[in-house]
Amino acid sequence: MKNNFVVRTRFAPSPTGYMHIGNLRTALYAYLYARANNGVFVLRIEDTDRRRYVDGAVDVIYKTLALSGLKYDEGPDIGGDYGPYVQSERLDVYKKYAEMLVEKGAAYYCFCDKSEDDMQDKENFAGYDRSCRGIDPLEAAEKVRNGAAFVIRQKMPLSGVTVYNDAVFGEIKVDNSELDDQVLIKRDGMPTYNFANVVDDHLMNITHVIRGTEYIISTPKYKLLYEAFGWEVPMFIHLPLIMGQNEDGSVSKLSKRHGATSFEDLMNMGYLSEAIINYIALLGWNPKTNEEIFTLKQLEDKFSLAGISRSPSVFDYKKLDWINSQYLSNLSDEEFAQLSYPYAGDIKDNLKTNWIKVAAILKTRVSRLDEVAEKIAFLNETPDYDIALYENKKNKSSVETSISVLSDLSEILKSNVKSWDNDSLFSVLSEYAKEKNIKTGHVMWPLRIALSGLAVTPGGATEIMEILGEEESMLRIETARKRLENALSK
RNA sequence: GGCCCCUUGGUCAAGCGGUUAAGACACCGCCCUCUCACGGCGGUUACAGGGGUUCGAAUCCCCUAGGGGUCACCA
Repeated sequence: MKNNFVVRTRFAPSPTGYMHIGNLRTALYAYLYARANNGVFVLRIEDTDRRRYVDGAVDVIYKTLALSGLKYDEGPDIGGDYGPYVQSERLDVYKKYAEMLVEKGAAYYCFCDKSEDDMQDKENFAGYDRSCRGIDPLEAAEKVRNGAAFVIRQKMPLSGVTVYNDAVFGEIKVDNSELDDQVLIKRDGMPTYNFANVVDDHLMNITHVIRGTEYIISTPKYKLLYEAFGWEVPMFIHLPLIMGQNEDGSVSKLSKRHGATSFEDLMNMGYLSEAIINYIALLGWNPKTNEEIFTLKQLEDKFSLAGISRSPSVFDYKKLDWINSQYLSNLSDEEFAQLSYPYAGDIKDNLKTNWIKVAAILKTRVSRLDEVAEKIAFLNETPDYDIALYENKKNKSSVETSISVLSDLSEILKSNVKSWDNDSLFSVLSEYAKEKNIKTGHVMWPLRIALSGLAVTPGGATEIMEILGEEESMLRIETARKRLENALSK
């Protein structure tokens, strides 16, 4: 650190009630950039749209950031030197600065009764007609004093070009004639995002503005605002959008129709917050190595602007599944047991007490926790199944051979098993196979079918037996044998 | 429609004038195996198109096409 310059980034969400994954990624990058540069990460709530206010929405923001590990250094709930950090508590600030702009001649009062309804025809709407721009400032001030309803608009230059340098997209140039005299203060006295954002970023000393590309084209307006105030312009860093793939193969901005799009939804599906963070970190940024699994701490060390890509990226649930499964299988059995238990659904007592064993066989076999209930249903209750399942070429298994194996096993399991656990059961059964001079699979196949009624199960026959316990296992084997014999005698 | 941005396999992406054009997910095959999964090995698949510049272009320039974003008293 050569000087006093400190990187300060912020995350400035609107309390909408849920955290879109694109927003979370913006937060992540802002957080990572601050951490990577020993900077400060600020949380600011942008709640200037009264109509959109949702009760409890701010808590969703706190909760999401807490769960995902994005600790902010300053924010509404923890304070800081630049508060308040909620825009609705800063109304007097915006008013003061807007008036300052009017005095400087960079903004003006507008009394037009325009409403957003006039915007119905987007293709032909040329923007506000600037009819109030020419009103004499003294006259306008008089009207305001007399209580006329007004709005404050930014006075855009009518010609020329505004240029700024984006850290990821490079030089962005826009003709000033394209710029609308945007509203700064609304009729209800609230500032617009466009205005509050600039004022707050300056007042809160934000050095790097990180946000989605939807703002890339309006940034010249913000730059003009900074210049009108005579403020230093921060570094702008725009992030490519996260897209979703449509059924016809086209893509569009990630939304509900593509599946779960909020952090909360993803968590409910059984994705780990670490996995979600890991995945979205890689969506639009790459670490320049072939590694893909990173903890938040590792990301903090590795993150740099150079790795941010310019093209939008498609959210791939399959890839998220894979990353999640990596995290899941790296968990200890105990940790996995604890996390997966809430997803088990209604299960019998023996499964509850044996949950750690169930967890052990499940760990490498689920990519999302919400797959758990379905995967273990057979342990709770034997499903209906077709006896054709006993037919298996590779293991030379048929209904006939299955009957004989199962009959033998009933006897052997009763007498030869000292302790009912996977290892003992497996050794007893493989000895039996050896004596009979048959392949292990020839024994295990029908056994597993009898126990589970499924062609595919998590865990092998003996693992299932250990979980089921002796009584239940013997019952299932017996039931299956009888069923096979009945079927054969018909 | 105006303006702005983007374009390497189905997806994420490396590459920044000379490479057999990485790697990952997905998919397929083989191995391992008490079924499946994990793991291991291997395989199919890409520089949007057209012009330049250059000894040489995925890399630089231009055009076309496609995609996306934005044009609010929403953020």
